[in-house]
Amino acid sequence: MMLKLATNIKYYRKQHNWTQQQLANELAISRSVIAKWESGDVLPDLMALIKLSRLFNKPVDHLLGIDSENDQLLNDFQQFYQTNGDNESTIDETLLNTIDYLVKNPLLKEQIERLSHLSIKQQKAVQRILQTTLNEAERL
Amino acid sequence: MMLKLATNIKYYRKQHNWTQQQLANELAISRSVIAKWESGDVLPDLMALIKLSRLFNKPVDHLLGIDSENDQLLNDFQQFYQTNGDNESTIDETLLNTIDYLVKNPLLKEQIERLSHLSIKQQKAVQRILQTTLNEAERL
DNA sequence: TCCTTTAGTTCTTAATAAGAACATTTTACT
DNA sequence: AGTAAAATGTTCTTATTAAGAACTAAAGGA
Repeated sequence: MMLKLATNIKYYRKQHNWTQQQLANELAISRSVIAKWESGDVLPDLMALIKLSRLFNKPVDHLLGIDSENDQLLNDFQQFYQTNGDNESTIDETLLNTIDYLVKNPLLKEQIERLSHLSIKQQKAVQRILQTTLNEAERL
Repeated sequence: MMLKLATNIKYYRKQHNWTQQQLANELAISRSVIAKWESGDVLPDLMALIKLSRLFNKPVDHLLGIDSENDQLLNDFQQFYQTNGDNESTIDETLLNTIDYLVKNPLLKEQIERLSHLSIKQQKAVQRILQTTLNEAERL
């Protein structure tokens, strides 16, 4: 199961312009715990999660990334790109997830931005590297 | 923090006409764990909670009882009883919680039903007993 | 570049949930 | 009502996993 919790905690913490320490203070726990939540090493317990939900004013389901708030957005996208649910479409849930991922990983977003400005040849070269790197990583 | 999780798990399990064993099978865990969740002794871990959410088709927030789905209902109630949010009103969140509690505790609901059919004197007697019993219990 | 702040990691300890076995209660049937 | 079977509740032990402290690494600013 792919949880977005770690990313989300970090994302919303930053939205509030809080350091890990500040968030830790809000929750009355130690800072290193926050770090581990955000790294995905450790899952917060239920009570902590509920506190986060209140602090960030987001439903627990949303923090976990298991809500279907996306559905409306997905429709809009399909409207916009006029790919009305036919099989050829690349506008699917996967895209939404990817977008979400980018939104919450500004560095990567910036990298792709830069990538898009390279020459086609350069883009392909980068993509080849990425490909082999990913293959490698996934074998572990 | 008052969690309704225990009650909710039991409630929705019964709605599905499942025994603890059946639910345990669905989740691939041991039955005694379910019993402890429902007794409120133990909180399920996050992953189990998410599975429950999917199994029952209820948002996690709802299982936890921290959602504000009540708000609409509360409005309707106030309309119905024409107590438009003024301070005198007894139609408040507390009532909704109580109703919810009754809905999920059929035995108690039935008891109150029966109580309401007693004579006024008898009702008062029962309430006195309840009162002292509660006082006693709360002192522990 | 150096210093300060912030974030990540490791190791140990403490908390807590899971499971098995046993006890109690409820249900169904006669 | 009486009994057997099923369902649920409880206790105790074991295993899991998160919390915290201390240390390390990285980032940001003068």
